[in-house]
Amino acid sequence: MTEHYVPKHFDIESFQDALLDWFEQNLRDLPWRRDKDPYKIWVSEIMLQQTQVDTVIPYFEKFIERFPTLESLAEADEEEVLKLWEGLGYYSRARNLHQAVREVKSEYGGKVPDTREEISRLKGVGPYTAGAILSIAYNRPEPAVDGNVMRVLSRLFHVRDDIQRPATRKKFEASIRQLIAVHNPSYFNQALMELGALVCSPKSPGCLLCPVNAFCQAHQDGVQEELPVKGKAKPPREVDMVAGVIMKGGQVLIHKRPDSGLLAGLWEFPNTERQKGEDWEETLSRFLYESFSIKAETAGHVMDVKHTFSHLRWNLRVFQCEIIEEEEASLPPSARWVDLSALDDYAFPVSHGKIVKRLQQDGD
DNA sequence: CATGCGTGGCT
DNA sequence: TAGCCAAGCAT
Repeated sequence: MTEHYVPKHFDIESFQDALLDWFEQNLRDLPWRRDKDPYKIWVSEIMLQQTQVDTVIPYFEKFIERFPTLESLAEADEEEVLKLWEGLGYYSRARNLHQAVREVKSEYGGKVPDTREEISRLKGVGPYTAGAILSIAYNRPEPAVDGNVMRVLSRLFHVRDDIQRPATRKKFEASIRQLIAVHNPSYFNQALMELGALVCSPKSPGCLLCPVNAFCQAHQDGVQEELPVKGKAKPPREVDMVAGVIMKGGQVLIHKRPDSGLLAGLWEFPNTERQKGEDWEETLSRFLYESFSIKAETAGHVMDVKHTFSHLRWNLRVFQCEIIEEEEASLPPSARWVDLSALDDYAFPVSHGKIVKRLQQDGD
């Protein structure tokens, strides 16, 4: 067995009992807890990656209403899947889920695999999600170590290893294999996460209300506020962007982003990065000609959009553009003229969604 | 192992 | 305001 953090004489059974008793009294009524359909558990776990419960709930409801079964999602167009994911972020999650669901339908007869080996081969299913599905949907004694669990265990065992390091996560997984209640792995894993979300919170943890405070080394040492240890993220890089709103006969030009990288597969208004010292409007005009074969000049400022990603900070300056001349035949296949009323059919990232809203307001 | 990948809420 | 945080994964 790999190295773990569980002390020699830790009373595992008493800990399990205290944790499970608390969970059964305090578990939240969440939409994905209404049944144990592995498909729905899967969808919820993908949506919950790096995303808070309150944010996920309405997305999950709409998604399952439209795609109630694995088969219905498998048969859907990717565009519609992305549209339902619009605003949720980390969009490759949606595309990976869609691809993986299609694979389960074709390779596993529509049944979500129930072994770590098989389920981990699916796109978008990493160590955490594999463990979550296996334990919650199939009641298998597999660890599901997320940020909550690492925070709880860091405090429970007074661990000062950096939780950002993959090696640390593996030691936590080994710890869970020691701790997990084999008679109810589903509740055990959910209880640890629920405890992290409701009691053992990042700031001001509620130790006085905690059902396992008697087991907690950090509480005993009075250092719970210092844990877990986590390396600091570097600040986002600043990028200036220029975008053009180009109208022709009541239609506007939009562009589909490539299927990899930032905001993959989403739609946007034609835009490019402004190089240092370059003129905004000059940059836009040259870009529109080189990428869309459209000779245009700017005809007014529409709006500025400031948008911060995890690793980027966009300062997006949007201009109205007037076409002087265009070569229709050489418009790239990723670009499309659409009616303003049809913009709602396309999935935009939040930054460009703000432009959509502005255009629809102005139309009123 | 480090980095890229979204967004909204909270302090 | 600026920074931190949230049921991570792919490369």
